[in-house]
Amino acid sequence: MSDIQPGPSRARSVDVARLAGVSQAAVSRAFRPGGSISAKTLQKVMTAAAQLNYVPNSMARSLSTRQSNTVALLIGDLHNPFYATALDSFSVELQKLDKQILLFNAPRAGDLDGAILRMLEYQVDGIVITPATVSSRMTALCLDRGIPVVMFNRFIPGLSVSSVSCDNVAGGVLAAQTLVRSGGARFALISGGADTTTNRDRVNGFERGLLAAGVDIRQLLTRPGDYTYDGGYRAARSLLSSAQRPDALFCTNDIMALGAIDAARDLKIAIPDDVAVVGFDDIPDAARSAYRLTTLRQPLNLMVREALTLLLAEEAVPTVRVVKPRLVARQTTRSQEETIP
Amino acid sequence: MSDIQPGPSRARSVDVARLAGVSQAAVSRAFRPGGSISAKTLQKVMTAAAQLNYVPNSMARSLSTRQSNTVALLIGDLHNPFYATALDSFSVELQKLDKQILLFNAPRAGDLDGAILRMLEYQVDGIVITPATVSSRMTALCLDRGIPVVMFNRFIPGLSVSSVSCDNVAGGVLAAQTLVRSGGARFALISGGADTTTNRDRVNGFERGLLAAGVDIRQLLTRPGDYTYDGGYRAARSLLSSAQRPDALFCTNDIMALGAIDAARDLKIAIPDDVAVVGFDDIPDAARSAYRLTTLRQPLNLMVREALTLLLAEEAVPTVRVVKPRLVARQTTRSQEETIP
DNA sequence: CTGAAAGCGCTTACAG
DNA sequence: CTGAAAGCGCTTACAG
Repeated sequence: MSDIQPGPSRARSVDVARLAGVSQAAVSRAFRPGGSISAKTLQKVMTAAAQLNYVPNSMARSLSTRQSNTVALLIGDLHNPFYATALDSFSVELQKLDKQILLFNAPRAGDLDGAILRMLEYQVDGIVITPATVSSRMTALCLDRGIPVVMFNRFIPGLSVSSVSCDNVAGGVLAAQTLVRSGGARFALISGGADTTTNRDRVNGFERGLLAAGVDIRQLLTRPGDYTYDGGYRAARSLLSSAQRPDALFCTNDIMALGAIDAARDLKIAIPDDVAVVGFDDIPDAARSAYRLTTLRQPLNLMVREALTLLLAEEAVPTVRVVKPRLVARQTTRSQEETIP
Repeated sequence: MSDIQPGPSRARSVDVARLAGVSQAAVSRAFRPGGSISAKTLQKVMTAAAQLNYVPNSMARSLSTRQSNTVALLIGDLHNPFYATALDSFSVELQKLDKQILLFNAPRAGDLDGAILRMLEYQVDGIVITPATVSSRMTALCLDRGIPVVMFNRFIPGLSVSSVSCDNVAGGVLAAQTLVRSGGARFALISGGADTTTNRDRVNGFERGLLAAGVDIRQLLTRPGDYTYDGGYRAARSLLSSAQRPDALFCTNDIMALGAIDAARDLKIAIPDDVAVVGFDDIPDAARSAYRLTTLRQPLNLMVREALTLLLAEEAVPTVRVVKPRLVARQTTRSQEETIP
């Protein structure tokens, strides 16, 4: 290695010790909160440290303590405001806890296991996985090493990892009830990631809700929307151009619902009069006057806090936490009263 | 430290060496690409490693090599899709380069220096700073240690750090020209972060452009919009409700422009007929049919790649890179032809 | 409270 | 190609 690389003035604790006239251990103690050290020594150390621009090396500390004080965050599609907001919330909360964040972007295709391996190399204290499916081999690896893993907004049946998610079935039922009350007669559905539990549960709930209202769900039109704006737009465009145009549409997340509303806008189809729309998540955009989307709110901040509580709990027993979604009625559905006359 | 903590099976290279019947150094070589090792030994090591679920400890590696292979990302408001998209782009590119990402969220108030200090503790190989102003003392600290810093979408005059930004003055001029051509007569401006160079330059350019078109800029109405949706909404609401309602509005970023458009929508003011709007950034939302915003596109991916090139350049000479914004004309302004008749 | 010393788990000249 | 050994920069019993 070239000697120029590490940079000119990178003082180590020994350098500080020498300058301060104390032992290296004293310097170490000075920088550990609660280290037993006299005020006078502390003073000497701090002066010397300031003079040398000393910053403790946390790699060395981690090696000694076997704790990296780092949490890995595996996030998905940041183009979806739900996850961008979640990331914001996670990073704010973790910073409060003085944890460093190692960020991993779930690759579009495949190799999640590689990311998990790198997390293990970096000796993270915990792992939050947001939108992705992880092999049971990898979670076993983590658990084996005593590294807690929590899935956020996903639940993987049969995997013994903690998870925090919303009662997606209940949300689906609520969506159905809301569209029925809004006066819907011909129902349609735009679905998201086919292999996700969130999507499956929301769809199941929706069908269950329709059934309970006496709707013949064999008539239910379904299009995949890929959990993206463009997917939602295209799916809605197709649905709304068809001969048997639906008048009630459930999108299994908000970003697809925004696409659907814009498709209706482009087709000059009135919302909610010609077609009512319900989404899921309550992302910030849903409230804007361009959309005013009726949706099922996921209590994001609560979910983030729950996730971190599970993650950093002393005894990491895999726990499944489910929170309730809440209906936020806006202008893309008619309220019951409006429907009656 | 309780012995339970570090987790049951966390094998070290010595363990692998013992099982494989080779030296610890051989294990190390097996896991370094290009390590001089025979195929046979490699084979033995890998078998033993797999058996023990061995994962190298990168803390120890970093301590030895004095390289963490980690880049710190200091990001700002993830509620602004511009930064969410930028983060996505950075994380994808850095992952390609096999760099780990240490994520820091710029606190709403103040203490950025603390974040920088923590980055230094973690021995990061480089720092990307997105939306924030950093003290020159801190950048000096970084430079001193030979840690390259690059400012993204910010330029701090007088600070000897690299930066990548858009020609914001030129963008402001273009915004003015576009609004003039669209038939504007009474101009207004919604400004962003008061202490940011991006805002200042865009405003300067805008005024310069108006001046060049013979507009009396003493008449220019200005409102602060804080670079947020809500700020833009409120500012526009105030401007559009006033007696001397402007008919041409420049918002110094897109997210404020979306707020402005929604304010006009709520006030039943037609765009672009009653008021034309130009934004800055070209975030994904700008193209949606709910908005169809005319804006100045920042070439985000190019900027991200430039930033990483500067960051990881062998010899880190502070370099200022400026890219050109490009006008994307959509429906919130009238084209020149439409204006003539 | 303080210092000398062992140890965290790797990498890498050095000698063979 | 391979192993023994020093070293990366801390933390933390241990003894005083």
